[in-house]
Amino acid sequence: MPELPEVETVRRGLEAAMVGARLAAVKQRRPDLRFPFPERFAERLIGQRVEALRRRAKYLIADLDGAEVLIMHLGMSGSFRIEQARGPIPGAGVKNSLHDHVAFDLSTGARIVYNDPRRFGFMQLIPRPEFAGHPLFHNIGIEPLGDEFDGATLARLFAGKTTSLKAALLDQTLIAGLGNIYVCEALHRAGLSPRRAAGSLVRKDGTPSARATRLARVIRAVLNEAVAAGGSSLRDHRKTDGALGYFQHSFRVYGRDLEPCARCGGAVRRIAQAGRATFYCGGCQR
DNA sequence: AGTTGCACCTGGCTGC
DNA sequence: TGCAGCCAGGTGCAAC
Repeated sequence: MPELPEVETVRRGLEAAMVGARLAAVKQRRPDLRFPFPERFAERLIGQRVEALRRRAKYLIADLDGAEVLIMHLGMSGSFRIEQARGPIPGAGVKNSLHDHVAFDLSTGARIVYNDPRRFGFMQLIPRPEFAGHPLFHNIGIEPLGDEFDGATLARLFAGKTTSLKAALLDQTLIAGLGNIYVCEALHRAGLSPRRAAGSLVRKDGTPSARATRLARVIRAVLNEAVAAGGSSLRDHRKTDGALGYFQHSFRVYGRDLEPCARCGGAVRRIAQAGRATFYCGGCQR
C-alpha cells in the first residue's frame, strides 16, 4: 500500500497522538508479521515515553526515552487507527479484528491499533545509537523531499546506469520512498518514458540534462501534492482517523490503461517491467 | 554488478 | 452461488 505520501500521512496522525505520551499497555497478538517480533516486544515498550515520530523512506521511527527506537513498516496493507481505549486490549480471535495484530494503549487514554491483512509489515526495536547503521537503514537512498534532492543529485545517482528509469526510481538504495504509483505519475508529468535508460538523463560531463532537472522537480511536486491530499486510498490506506486519502483522484496514468491521456489524447498503456505494472502514455512520454 | 523472478500473505475482483 | 485465476501500494533473496 504505502509509499512515501501514505507513510507520511500516517506519521502525522500518529505524531499528534503519540508524542509525549507513555506506552501504558502493549498487546502483540501473534508471534510474527513479515518477520518475528523482537524478543519481549511488549515488555521492552511498556512504560516508555514517545519523544518523536520520524519517517525515513517508508519506515516510521518512534524515538523512545529509553535507549531504543521502535521501527514500523506498513508493508503492502498495514494501517494504524487511533481510537479511545475502552477496557483492556482484546486478545486474538475477537470478532471484527482478525487482522489487528498490535495495539498500544497510551497514557492519554488513546489506543493505537495496527492492522495488516497481508502481514508484509513488521516492527523492530533497535538501540538508538546503532539505528542509522542498522542493515535496514545503512543502504537507504536520498529523501526525495529533502533539500539535497535536485537534478544534479539525480544525475549523480543515475550516471552510467543502463537500467530503466522506472527501475531506477523504484530502487530504494538510490531514492527512498517512491513506489509504483508515484513513479508512474512522476514520469508522466515529466514526459519521460519509463523504458528510457536512467543514464540518459545525464550529460557526458556528468551534469544533469534539462530532463533530469524536470524529473526531480515533478517528483517533489507529485509527492507534496499527494501528502497534502492525505495519500492515495486504493484499498487499504486510511488516515489514522479512518478517513480516506484522495490523491487517487489525481492519477493521470496509474490504473488508467486504455483511457485517453489528459495531456495528448493518446491511449494510456500498461506494460510489465520487472514483474510490476507500469502505466504510461506512449504519445507524450519519450 | 545488474537484473529478473519468486516468495512472503490475504482479499477483492473477473470470468466461467 | 461457487470457484479458479489473477492482481495488488513492498522488499529481500536466490538465481542467472
